[in-house]
Amino acid sequence: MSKVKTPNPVRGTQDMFGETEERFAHVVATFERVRKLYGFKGLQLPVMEPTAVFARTLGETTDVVSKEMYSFEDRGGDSVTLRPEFTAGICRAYLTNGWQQHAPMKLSVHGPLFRYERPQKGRYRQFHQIDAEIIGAAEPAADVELLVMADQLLKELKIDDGVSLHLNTLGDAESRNAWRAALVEYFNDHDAVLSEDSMRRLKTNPLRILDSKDPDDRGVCHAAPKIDQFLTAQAQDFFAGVTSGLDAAGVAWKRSPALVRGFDYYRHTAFEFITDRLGAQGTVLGGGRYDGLIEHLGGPHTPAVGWAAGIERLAMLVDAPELEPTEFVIVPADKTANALAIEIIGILRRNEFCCEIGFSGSEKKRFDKAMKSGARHVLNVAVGSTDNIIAELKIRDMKFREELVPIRKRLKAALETKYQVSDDIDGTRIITLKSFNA
RNA sequence: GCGGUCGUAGUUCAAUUGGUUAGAGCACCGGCUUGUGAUGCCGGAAGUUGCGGGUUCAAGUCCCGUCGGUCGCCCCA
Repeated sequence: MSKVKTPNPVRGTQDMFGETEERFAHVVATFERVRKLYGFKGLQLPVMEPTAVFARTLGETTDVVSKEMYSFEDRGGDSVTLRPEFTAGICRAYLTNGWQQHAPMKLSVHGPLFRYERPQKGRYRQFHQIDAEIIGAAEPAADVELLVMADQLLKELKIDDGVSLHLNTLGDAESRNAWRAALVEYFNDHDAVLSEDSMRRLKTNPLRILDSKDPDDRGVCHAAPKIDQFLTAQAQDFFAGVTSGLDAAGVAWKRSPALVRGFDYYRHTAFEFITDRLGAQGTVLGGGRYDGLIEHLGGPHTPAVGWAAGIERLAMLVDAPELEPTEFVIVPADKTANALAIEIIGILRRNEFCCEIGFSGSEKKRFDKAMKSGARHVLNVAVGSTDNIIAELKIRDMKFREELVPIRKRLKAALETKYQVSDDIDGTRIITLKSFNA
């Protein structure tokens, strides 16, 4: 057989194992718990959507659509895209399933997403997000509920230290357009000091100049027109509804007038939870209101708001979760005890014991391995020497001596379904089993 | 897409101004000691120094390219 070279993994993908996987699973489990507390329904969605789902919502010509999506023609000739985000697919599902009848809907999803970007730590081509959306609610109370849930989630993950909620409003369409026009005029007057990047943004996406990292740009932005001057009365009321709701819920926030969204279907609320612990990639959770999006997909005007957060980034920030350790490793004394060991471990597992048994090796090897494995106790099974003793179970407590007596009581109760068990559980480490019929 | 930086056993790291046969801990495999056990000792296996060129008597070390990691920029749904 010829020696073949093992293929490398696809760039920007990762295999998660051990602590990495445990952190990831902990974030997902915490999200699932918290979203249920808020009455958000779970969703399972396809990883693939028709390319049009994303092209329509984002704009055919944007960088995002033209350069960063995994799009391909399937064997039937249809253009298909691996989802780069959740929102568009959720809206598509909302429309194609007729979920208007359930509005307002509180939905949550999590899973893999795909973007063709340059990988970095915490930034992958296949990455994962948790996501929560409320579709069909035009009231600021919906924004508040999502933000309060996000705040609670970060607190339950214990990563709220160093994280702050940056909040802004983009106003309604009227406010936003007036502000945008004023910004373009202002930046045109100051184009001499603008960076090259921002000169380009001025034509493509002027709002984004506001969060430029260039020091010269920042100076100009400082004196740029603020959205507040352009907010209509209704937009002001809406934002006041959001902030007063957050205050009532006890969620800390700070106004961040430079926080913007690039696409024109965004309305009113925009927010990011930002940590000071991850350098330039500090956004840990972000979202906003996108009242205009569903119309882009051919649906009726439908107000909606939501957020998403990268699981990998959250997982980097959480403390390593404490694992449920294996309670027992079962070690048969010799070959004659193998069958008995298999029977006993079956009984224990059906009684909620978390236990393992090695597949091979001498008793010595198995025992040493068990001791090193971190298992709390080792259960040594041997066939007894006298006729009516079937086994001796020997418990070796490691650093968890105080668990010894309660665990032995549970052990006795489990084994009594099949065996007569000696009562002397305090004096000796040995539990003696007798067959009922002996 | 652009710029900086790094790349050595499975893993974490060594290897003097370029200089003998690239080493060690952990992990793995085998054996000995201990004999109701958390240890100790001996041995073994494990590498095309990411890959490809170049300079040189001589390259893990210097140069170029490439791939990958990482940091920043761009983009950010």
